[in-house]
Amino acid sequence: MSRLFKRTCMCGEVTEAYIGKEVVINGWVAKARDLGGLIFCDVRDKKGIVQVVFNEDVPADVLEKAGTLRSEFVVGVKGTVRERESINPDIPTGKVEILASDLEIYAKAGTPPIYIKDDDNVDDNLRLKYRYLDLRKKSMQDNLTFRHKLAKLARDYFDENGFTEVETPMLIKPTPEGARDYLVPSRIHHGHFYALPQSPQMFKQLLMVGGTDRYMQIVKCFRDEDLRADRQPEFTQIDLEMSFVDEEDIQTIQEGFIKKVMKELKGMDIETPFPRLTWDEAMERYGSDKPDTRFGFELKKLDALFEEGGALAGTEFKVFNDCLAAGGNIRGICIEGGAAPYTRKKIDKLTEKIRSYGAKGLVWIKKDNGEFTSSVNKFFNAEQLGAIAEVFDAKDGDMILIVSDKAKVTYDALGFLRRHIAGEMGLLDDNQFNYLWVVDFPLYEYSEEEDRYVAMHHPFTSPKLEDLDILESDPGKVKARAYDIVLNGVELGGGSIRIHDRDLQERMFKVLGLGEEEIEEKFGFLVEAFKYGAPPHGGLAYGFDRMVMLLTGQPSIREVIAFPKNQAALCMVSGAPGPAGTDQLEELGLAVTDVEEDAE
RNA sequence: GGUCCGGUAGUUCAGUUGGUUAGAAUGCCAGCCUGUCACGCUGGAGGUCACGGGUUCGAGCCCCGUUCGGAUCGCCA
Repeated sequence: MSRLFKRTCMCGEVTEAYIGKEVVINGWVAKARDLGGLIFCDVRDKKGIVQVVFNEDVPADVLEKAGTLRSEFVVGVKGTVRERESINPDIPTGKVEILASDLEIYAKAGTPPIYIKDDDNVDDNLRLKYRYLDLRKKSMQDNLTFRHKLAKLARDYFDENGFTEVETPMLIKPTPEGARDYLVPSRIHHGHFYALPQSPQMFKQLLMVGGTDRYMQIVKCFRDEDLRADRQPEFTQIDLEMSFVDEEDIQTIQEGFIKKVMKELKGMDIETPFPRLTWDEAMERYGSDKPDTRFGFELKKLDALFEEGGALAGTEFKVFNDCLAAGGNIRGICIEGGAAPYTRKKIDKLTEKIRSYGAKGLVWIKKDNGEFTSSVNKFFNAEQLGAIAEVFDAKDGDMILIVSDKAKVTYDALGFLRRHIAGEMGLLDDNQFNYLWVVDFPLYEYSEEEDRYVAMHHPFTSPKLEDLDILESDPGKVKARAYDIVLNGVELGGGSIRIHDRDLQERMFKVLGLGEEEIEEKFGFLVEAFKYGAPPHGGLAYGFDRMVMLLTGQPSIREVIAFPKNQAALCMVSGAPGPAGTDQLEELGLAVTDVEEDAE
């Protein structure tokens, strides 16, 4: 058994202030350099790296032991801090070193299967499998620390504003609509299941009925859907709900929170209130309900130009004419300075990419020296192309991209293109933080699959009061008292003012095509609670992991979660999910068919 | 469920038109080395080219299938 050297300071924090003092550090060997009788050893802990030196001033047995040091050995070092003979400007501790007087090797280490360096480039699954090694990197520790600080700041801020953190149950009733539930079988009630919460939605509303007034919770949520770079099956929300408030109250509280986050964690002063964009405007200008406003390339609608009476009505280009006749739209974006970088080949690639959004083609027009080249030269003369260019106020060197299709396809395809091209052209500045609210979402969304209207947000979202009289007659036009907070093209959070009126809630259910039995079965306890006096209330939930990801500038949510799942929803460290034993299954009253051989 | 990209040394990658014994860097091991910090020098070990089949005189390379991974669409109230 090794001796334990009691630590006096962290490796990354040994600065000039310690010169002449005796210190003890504990950590991992990042790198040992044996120059022959003179040994340098970089020791790492979560705060960083410090250099330890072993030379002829060090006791012989210590020097000998130092010669056996290899990467990732766990050590304790006792020694005196002194100025270096040659400084290393690349690390914060670069002006000092520790002259060792004693060394203890707590544990030896095999050759690590991955590089433990911040600027590495290792296969993601290897990193996940050996996450405990990956986490030794300072960048990962910094991410976890930032995450912790954000959580603490959230608790402090909402505490100061009268919120109470309340835990809601993890084992709840399977929810009917929305994402797939993770199910948990009940041992005591065979054939019945708990679900892990997709969000504490109904419980936080019950807390409002229960007089909690202002609730917050940093809470794990679960959704059994396919994964993405910014989507994990278990993720964390900052969940909030408030009584006796309207949209403005909620948004103001959130703006105060974000302002504080930016100030304290990023050292940035940001303007509040944030811009409010209606959903209609966001779609019309950016082709997205989570617009990135760090750059231009705004969408323009060209329908008027090609419609009856427009300057380009009745041209030879059938694609546009047919599209309009079928009730579609013609929309485009102007890429400033896009003419040169976007060659035919590159445009073909863009065309290929937007096919996944249903777009059948992409019309391009480039302007150079006042002349136009385009993919539709055959159909339009220079004057006609000029008329299109005028809509975009296109200048020399610009490129216009046009998609004609159903509205949704033009929005999706162009919304993708503007962001994709901005990325390729290097216009996305990680240090610019454009927050905004998207408001007035549609209340309903027509599901062709189910042949009925479904709630875009959830069925407790209140309609805008001015739309109440068309709730049944024209549900597609009804707007919701719902809002999303968006940062740089990512939905940071979303919420709404809820329905607290029983009659309105019943009308809502009816439009959704829910029968009384179904309502009782699915939401009975919430509906009943509302019988006994529900306050006006509303709330919001942030995607906590996403927030950390964006604020730390990480490309994936996995970088800010200690032990994330891979794309196949496997835990690469533990191998979860695994099969259950037959005894376990029997006890639960379950029989499994169709067993996957080995999920790993 | 669909589409696209990928799997070569512990790791990151290269591998030409299909041609003899599959390379580099880094890491690892050994020796030398007293101011390095990506230490340096010398030497060494290290490969089922994801798996299965096919075409061919000959396959890391071409074809088919499988599998694994990533991105993405659907999905994510």
